[in-house]
Parts: sequence; C-alpha cells; structure tokens
Amino acid sequence: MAQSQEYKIDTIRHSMAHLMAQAITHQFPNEHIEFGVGPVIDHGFYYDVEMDHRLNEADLKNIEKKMKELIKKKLPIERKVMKRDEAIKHFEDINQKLKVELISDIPADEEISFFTQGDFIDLCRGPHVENTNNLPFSFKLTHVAGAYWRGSEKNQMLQRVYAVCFSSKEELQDHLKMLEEAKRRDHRKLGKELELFHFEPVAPASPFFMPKGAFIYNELVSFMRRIYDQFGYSEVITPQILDSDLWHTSGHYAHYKENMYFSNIDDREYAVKPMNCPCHMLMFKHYKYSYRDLPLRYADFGRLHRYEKAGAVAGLTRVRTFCQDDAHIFIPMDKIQGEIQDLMRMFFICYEHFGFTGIKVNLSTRPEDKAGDDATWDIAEGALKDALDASGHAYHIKEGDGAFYGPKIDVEIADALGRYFQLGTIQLDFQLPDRFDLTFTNQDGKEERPVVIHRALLGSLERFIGVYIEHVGAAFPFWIAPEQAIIVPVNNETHEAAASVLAGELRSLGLRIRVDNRNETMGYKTRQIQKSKVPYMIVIGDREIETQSVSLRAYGSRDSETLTNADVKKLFTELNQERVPKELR
RNA sequence: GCUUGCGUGGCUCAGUGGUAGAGCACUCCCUUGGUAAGGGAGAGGUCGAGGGUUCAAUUCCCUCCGCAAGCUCCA
Repeated sequence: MAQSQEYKIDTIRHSMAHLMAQAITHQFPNEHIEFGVGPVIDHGFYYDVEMDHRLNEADLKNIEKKMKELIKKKLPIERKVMKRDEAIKHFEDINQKLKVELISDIPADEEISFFTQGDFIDLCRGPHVENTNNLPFSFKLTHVAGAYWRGSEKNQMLQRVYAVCFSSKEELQDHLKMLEEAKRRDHRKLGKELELFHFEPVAPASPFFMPKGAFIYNELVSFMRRIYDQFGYSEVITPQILDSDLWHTSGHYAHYKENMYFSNIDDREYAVKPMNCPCHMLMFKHYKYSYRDLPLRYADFGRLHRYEKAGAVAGLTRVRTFCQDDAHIFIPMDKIQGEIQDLMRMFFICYEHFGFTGIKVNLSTRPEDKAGDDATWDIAEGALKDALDASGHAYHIKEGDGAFYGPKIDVEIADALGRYFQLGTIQLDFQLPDRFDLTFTNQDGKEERPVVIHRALLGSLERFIGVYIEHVGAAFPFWIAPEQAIIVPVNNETHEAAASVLAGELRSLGLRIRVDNRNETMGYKTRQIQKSKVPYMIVIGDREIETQSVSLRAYGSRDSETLTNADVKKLFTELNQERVPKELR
C-alpha cells in the first residue's frame, strides 16, 4: 500500500469522500440519493447526503465494506470538464438538484470540472488520487448527524456522514486511541464519578457544584484574586437583576434580548444580567475620574445568566448560568498598548501555570458592520498589533472577525490531548463608553472618552473547570486538589490517635487532610483513594509511629516511600506554594 | 431551534406485551485488616412525564421534558 504515500493526506481524504459517496449509492441501489458537499476536515472528511432511509451504525459498517471493495477494484479516477449548460443538464438528468445548485453558483469564468470513478461522477475542483487503489484502508466511518444544506437553518437538513482517515493504520489507531482517552476523561463523566458536580432536570444546563467541585471553583476565584492583587485590579460586586432601562442603554435589549431572562414586578421590567459590563459602566459614571485614576480595573465574579438554545448547551462547556473571571478596564486610548502587554504577560503566566502549552493568539480586526470610525479602529488595531509584537508571541490575524464594538484578541490553549479550546479574550470597546457617555478629565483639563477593555482569562469558571478536568483527567495538582492527602491508620484502634495528630498538624499548615478511619480493609481504602485521585495517601502503623515517620504514596504510583513527619510537612508546604505561579512569588 | 439517537433503583448497566434484575454505593452484623474490592444479611425502582392502542404497556404509537452527537446560534 506504499502508493498512498505519494499523495498528500488531504488529497487522499478528498478522494475518500467521493469513494464514500459512491459506496453509498451501491449500498442503497433503490434509494434516490442526492449529494451535497463532501469536504476534507481535520482528521478525515464528511459527505452530506439526502435520502429517505435514515443511516444507522450498521449502514456505516456496510458502506465501509463497500468502500474497501471499490478500492480493490482499482477504478481509475478521471477528470472531466463540462460546459455549464451541459453540466447542469447532466446533473438534472441524474436528479442531483443540490449539485445543480452548486454548479449554478460557480463563477462564469471558472472551469467546471468533474471526477469520475466507475459508475460515479461528482462535481469537484480536485485534485484527486489517480486510482481508487491509491486509497488506504486506514479509515473509519464514525457517525452521522444532521447538517443544514449550505449551513443555513432556513434550508433542509441533510444527513452528514463523518469519517476519520489517515495515511497509515498506525495513525488511525493513534487517533482512535486518543478518542477513547477523550471519552475516559469526559468532564461530565468524571464530574459525576468524583462528585464534583451534576445536573438536575429542573435546571437544564445549570450545574450543581458538590463540595469538591465547589472547592475547585472557589480556589480558581482565589487564584485569580491573587493574580489581580499583583496587576492592580479592584474587585467589585454588582446587582443580579436590573431594570430594563439599563439594558436599553447598553444595547443588550435591542441585540441580546433573546438570550436574557426577564422578570416583572412593581410594574417594572427587570432583566437578570447576562454580562457585568453595564454595571461597571454605571460605577465608572458614578464618580468623576481623572487621567491619574486610569487605568481603572474592575474585576467581578458575578453570576451571569444567558438563555442558550437547548441544542447549544453541553456539560460545563456551554451553560445557562456561569461566572466569568471578568474585568473591565477603563483606559485612555494612548495607554492601550502597555495594558495589552501586561495582559498578555498575565495570560501566559497563568496558562502555563495550569500546564497548558501550544497557546495560540488570534487578533480579530474590524468587521463590515462596525461602530466607530476607521481612524479609531486604526489606532486600536495598531495598538493591539504593537502590543502583540512587543510581547514576542506569534499570533494569527483574523480579518473582519472582531466584534462590532472593537477589535479583540482571543487566546486558545491546547490541552493534554492536543485539543484546542478558546479560553481568554481581550476585547476593546468604543461603543459602551459612548452609550453611557463616560468621560474622564485628561491632562489638559478636558473631558475625554475612555476606551473599555473587556477581558477574561479563564473565560467562564464553569467552562474552564470542564476543560481543566479533561486536561488533567481529574487528577488535580496538589495546590488545587479538593483533598490533598488522606491518612489511613493501619489499625483504627491503635493508630488513629497518631493519624489525627498528624492530620491536625498538617491542617494547621493550611492543608486539606482527611483521616480515613472507616471500618474497612486497607486494600479497600487504597483502591478508593486511588480511584478518587487524591494526590497522596499516607499510611500510619506501628513501624511509622516508632520512627515518627509515615508511608507516603503519590497518586498513580505503585509504591510508597517512607518520610519523616517533618519531611512530609516540608514537601506539602512546598507543593502548596503553587497556589501562586512562580513568576509572581 | 433543527436532524438522529437515548432515558430501567444513588451510579454503571442487563431484561421483558402479563406491573422487574445484576454489580457498585447505602444500612446493619461479623471481621481490626500494611498499600487497588474480607464475609454475611438488609433496605431501595409506580422502568423520565402525560396521553393513546390493547383484556393487559416499562416494552408498541403520539406529545412533552431531559441527555448525547452534529448543524445553526454564541449582539
């Protein structure tokens, strides 16, 4: 099968998509099947099909088999060019209306090419492999899901068949293994198993954090507060429910109403806040500020509620009630660059502290529909670019992807399985200061409009916890583990006193320690402790009491080591230092 | 919101047109045990909710709710 080596993987995947379409027609000779698009995606490809029969798992297996047969048939794949009329006629004749629509949209000056293999013809720009025999067996049809024709919810829904495909069996195996591992680490599964959080039908998409999950949540807040202390932020607390007047002023009523929860009382309409920003605008407006007071940084861990569509919610990653590590920075336009550099430093320190690597930075510039004039956008985009250049991190520009109110920087991180998640965001806003008519007094004694920077580092705590659980497989580092060590007395009657004394001493150092004196065997307790992924298990018996030491076993380790009580305290104290990133200690 | 699929004790799951089972967890008893499950007994479910078909529904059909994979959305 060495012949597949000479082709790029994307070419192979693309030809594979055609092959799958052909196989589907063979699998269902009596169905009328129409094909939409069949592009290459990360790790594989998909094809959109329209047919009455609903494809199921058994069908996918059969289609796979048919594909392999077609590969063995060594069908040549040939390119053909047709005139537009001819092409449209041909696809009308074979009743492929979706293809006719695609052909009609091809610009007049473009050549319309097709590829045929055996009894199958498909509209395609190419390139393709030359023969079905050039295609590898290292693929797998994974699932089928609905997808709107041409990505618009106004159109009919097609069945999208997904497949993964690699140039070698090994790569396919690795990928499938990664998917298995991802399944094992699924935060929804681990969250339930380790009693971190769960959901109740009476509050869809709204997590209930159990004590251990709540600990992690609160520790993340504490972590951010420690960071804020060093970067000049002040934390504020703002109301949960505010008169709709405010949301009219902020523009949310006009643009975001569908996502908001409302309540009527005393003949007034109130909304539960979906964002903190308008509250902070009011706070800024409440006093007179001078350029000396800026930048002013308001941090807020307020609870937010956003109505998300039923189909859009998922685990902790998209919820209807959440908390952002939110802050708004009020700043003169000419100070933006320095502030962004500080922000980038803060972001990188924190992400690296959580063990995330492969950090990607995206800069999104002005969209077509935008507020503010081009001169302002020029300055703002320039400041962001300069700041990013100065911070020395590579970044990718997404033209036109900014919010209508200002350009933004998004930060994506790769987790332990190499999957990317967007966490942090830094958004400039020229719109809100305008709407709230915010000003500060500048050096010339004149009223000047500040720029607002919206920024979140973890994003939402809920989402971050979800990502982080999967990143570490719920085996949390010592500093943030809800329980840091569990002490097991070998004999509850004779060793519990010593265990309690040690536990007390460790707790007085600020450590989270539990003594497991349940009436169970050591084997049983060991198993439970290992399964709960507590960083350390400490065993105390006659041997240890005699020598003022303990038997210490780290999570994931098969064996234990003997440490003096003093050394355990030292070790734990050191590990607990990680509550603050080392750059900031 | 849309397409498809799923919903059985706290958890993981088996099963059936004649109103249910296992393992773990839980309670009690015995066991005082040196690093991944000691033994025994017991309690716990109107099979997501409502309606329909049927002599009979957890099982078949419909609606709703919830969950999942995607699509759309994420001012």
